[in-house]
Amino acid sequence: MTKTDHTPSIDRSSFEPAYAQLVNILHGQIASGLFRPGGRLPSESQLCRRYQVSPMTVRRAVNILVEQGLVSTSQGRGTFVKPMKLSTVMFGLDELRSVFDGNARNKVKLLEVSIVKAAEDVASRLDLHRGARVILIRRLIHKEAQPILYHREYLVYDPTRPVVEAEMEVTALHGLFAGTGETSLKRGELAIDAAVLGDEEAHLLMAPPGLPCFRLEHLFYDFDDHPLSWGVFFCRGDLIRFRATVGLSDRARQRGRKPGGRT
Amino acid sequence: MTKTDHTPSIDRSSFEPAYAQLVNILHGQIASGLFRPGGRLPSESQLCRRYQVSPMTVRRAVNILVEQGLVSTSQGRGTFVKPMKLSTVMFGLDELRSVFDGNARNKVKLLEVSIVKAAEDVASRLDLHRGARVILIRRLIHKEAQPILYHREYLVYDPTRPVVEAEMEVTALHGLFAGTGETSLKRGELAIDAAVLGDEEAHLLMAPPGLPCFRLEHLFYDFDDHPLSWGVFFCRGDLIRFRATVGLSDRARQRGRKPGGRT
DNA sequence: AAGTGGTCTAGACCACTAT
DNA sequence: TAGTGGTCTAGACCACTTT
Repeated sequence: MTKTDHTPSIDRSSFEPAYAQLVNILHGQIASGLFRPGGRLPSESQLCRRYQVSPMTVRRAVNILVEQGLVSTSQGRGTFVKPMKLSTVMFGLDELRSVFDGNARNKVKLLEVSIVKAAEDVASRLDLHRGARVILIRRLIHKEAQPILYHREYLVYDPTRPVVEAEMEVTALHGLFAGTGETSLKRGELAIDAAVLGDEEAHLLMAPPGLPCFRLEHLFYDFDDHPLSWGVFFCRGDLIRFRATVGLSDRARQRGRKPGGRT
Repeated sequence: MTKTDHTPSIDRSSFEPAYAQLVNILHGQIASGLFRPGGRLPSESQLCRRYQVSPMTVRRAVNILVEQGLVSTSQGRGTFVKPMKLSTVMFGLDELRSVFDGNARNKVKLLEVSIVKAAEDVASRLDLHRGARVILIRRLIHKEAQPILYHREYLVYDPTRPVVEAEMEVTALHGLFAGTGETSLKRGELAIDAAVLGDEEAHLLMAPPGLPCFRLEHLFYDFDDHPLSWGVFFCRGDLIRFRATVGLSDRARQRGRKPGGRT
């Protein structure tokens, strides 16, 4: 839908706030090539006059473009269109999150919940001494009735809380992705490695040993900055691929068309 | 000396803007556990009185926290601390960018620049007919004098531009990561797969065939939305690992770092 | 009705850059 | 000196939620 680029203007009776409309206008003008990478945008005072909005509103729109990485500002010089930059690409875990979307065919199967003595690697990660008791949880996650993820996790053992609650973690895993529940975690460190399935993982995932896979390691901390959980996800590489875009993505144009829009 | 967390206040003579100071104060209070996940922050009018700043300044600070994913706002209800959410994790390519940091021991070696006829896969990706002429570029990227990346790229052949310029792409590869130069690209689509090195890649990377690796595929478009470049990076999995953090990262706590916080 | 977030104004003052 | 971005004010009005 090509809207008239001749005289774009702010519609004060729209739901879309003025600053958002201005963001879309400028974004479109950059995407259309009106402002080229390295080129300069009109000054903020010019934009104020051009679109009949206050300086703060223009400022807010420009700030959003800066945060989106489309332009950069330089005090006393102006606002410039940034060239595409590969190193700004960000990959999310949307592909994994979709496994926990509540689809009935996406199941989390609990393989094991037990208390074990921490080996060297586990102890050092969880800041415990070797041989300390930890809770081992092993899960198999199915997507569309097919095993796709194998999760092995070690939790610090808290005698004040019954182990049964650890089973609740099955749902907590949902929450970790969805953002509900589990309020005792402050932060986490993650890493993704390239690997191949070992015999154990291959058997559980019903895949041939040696199959390329992603190895997603996680370490979660509580609000006292003590490690609480260390674990690894093994993801079948043939079923998961991480995607991202960089630069001016075409879609994502005016989103947020609310139903029942009053004029 | 630790800064008194009892009565944090805005320092108007500071170089740090008021809104940024307020962001840090609130961030610190959330990280310290004063406001727990699910809990409510003071209302904006309370914050105005508490810190003696105008509504717009408070609003800006809160907006930044929202963008950072630390809190969420609900009109008419208040501002609430968000629990940690795994699906918000974002992985960058910092690990790859460091290869192009200008270190003399990080070299890009050009293996091949030639004009070839596009095979089926190349043609479909670049929106050409099979057999069309394309420029094939093969590069080997070293980090610390060790081969770490193998890049195979296909460019649409533009008769109006001499092939020699394609060689300039060696430097353009730097620019792609650094953000300098190459202003003809509008956007790109990327994907990461888990894979293992084939014989060709293994030989070039001086690694055993079958070694786990990341396969980073890219497709770049120009401002007319025509594909310009399709290629693949093969990254030795034993030398590269992607990291990310989620939740309240221990970033610049300024002087507020508490020493010896044990038990 | 009271309180909350959300938008916006019409200026002000400052720091920086170019001429 | 003139123009640029950067911060900030002290309100206003609106939409929404709770009591």
